[in-house]
Amino acid sequence: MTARKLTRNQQLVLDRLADSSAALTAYDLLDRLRDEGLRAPVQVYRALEALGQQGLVHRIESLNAFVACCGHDPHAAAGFAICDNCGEVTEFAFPASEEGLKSLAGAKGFETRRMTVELHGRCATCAER
Amino acid sequence: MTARKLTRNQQLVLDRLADSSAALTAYDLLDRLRDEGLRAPVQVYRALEALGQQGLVHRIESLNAFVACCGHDPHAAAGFAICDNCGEVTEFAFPASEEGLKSLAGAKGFETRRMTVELHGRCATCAER
DNA sequence: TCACGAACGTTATATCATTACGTCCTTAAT
DNA sequence: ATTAAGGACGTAATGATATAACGTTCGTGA
Ligand SMILES: [Zn+2]
Ligand SMILES: [Zn+2]
Ligand SMILES: [Zn+2]
Ligand SMILES: [Zn+2]
Repeated sequence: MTARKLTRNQQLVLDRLADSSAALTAYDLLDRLRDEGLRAPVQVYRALEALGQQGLVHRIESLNAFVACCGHDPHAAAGFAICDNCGEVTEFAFPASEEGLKSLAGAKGFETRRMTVELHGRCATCAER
Repeated sequence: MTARKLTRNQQLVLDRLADSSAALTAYDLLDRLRDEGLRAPVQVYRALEALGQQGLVHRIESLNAFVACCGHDPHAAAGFAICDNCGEVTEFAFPASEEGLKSLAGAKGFETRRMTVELHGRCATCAER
């Protein structure tokens, strides 16, 4: 189930995301794929949907944009550190905090199915000055 | 700085949010405020902007919607448990996990300025069946 | 009274995302 | 080989979320 063959459009979208250290919006992707023949937003959104299902891309909710997955445990949540200066997005795992958050919510009866964790700030390079 | 007097539009928006256990979009709010004379999205967005500055409302990134703040420590991050069945949103603090996340990112040189933490799942009521 | 800044209202526009519909292609049963 | 079914596709239209631009009104204090 994990290793489905990608369609042409899915591969094109994934490649562009993998090439970028910043998150790209669907329309950013569309612009970069005009030369490949893509014409309409829905083509990009369909590819993103399929790639998301397979865990190959993530949506960054606070940016309405997307990144390629760096390859994490599919059963664990993904966190993102987002530099508001240069745009760089870094994916990370946070097993201890993930458990902490689930427990905290669980104590009030909440059953967590997925979580969004996005840190905004300055990356190592941009923080130096 | 914390206790500014609210304008009429700001108070109207805040009241509607405070009345709702679910997050409301700007357009939800606009619909509910037509009778009060509001006509355009920008009026709602301006009020939301000002209320956000004052820490009285929060944006739920994964819903493109807004909730009233339940009154938390302004220096701490706010987390949200969102029931995908009934829409109820509950704000919570998570000091231990907050520190954990900051440290984790900080270890790689990332300087965290704000964070988005949103749990999706089932509230206590909806989880029972 | 006047100058200033904050908030306002109106309109238009930008940005992000989905629905609807018909076509083409692969695959597998006949 | 024929054909039915499903999946992916392309095109067009639309829906949903958010901001820009502009001039006016209002409150406040010099
Ligand atoms: Zn990942
Ligand atoms: Zn940076
Ligand atoms: Zn709060
Ligand atoms: Zn519920």
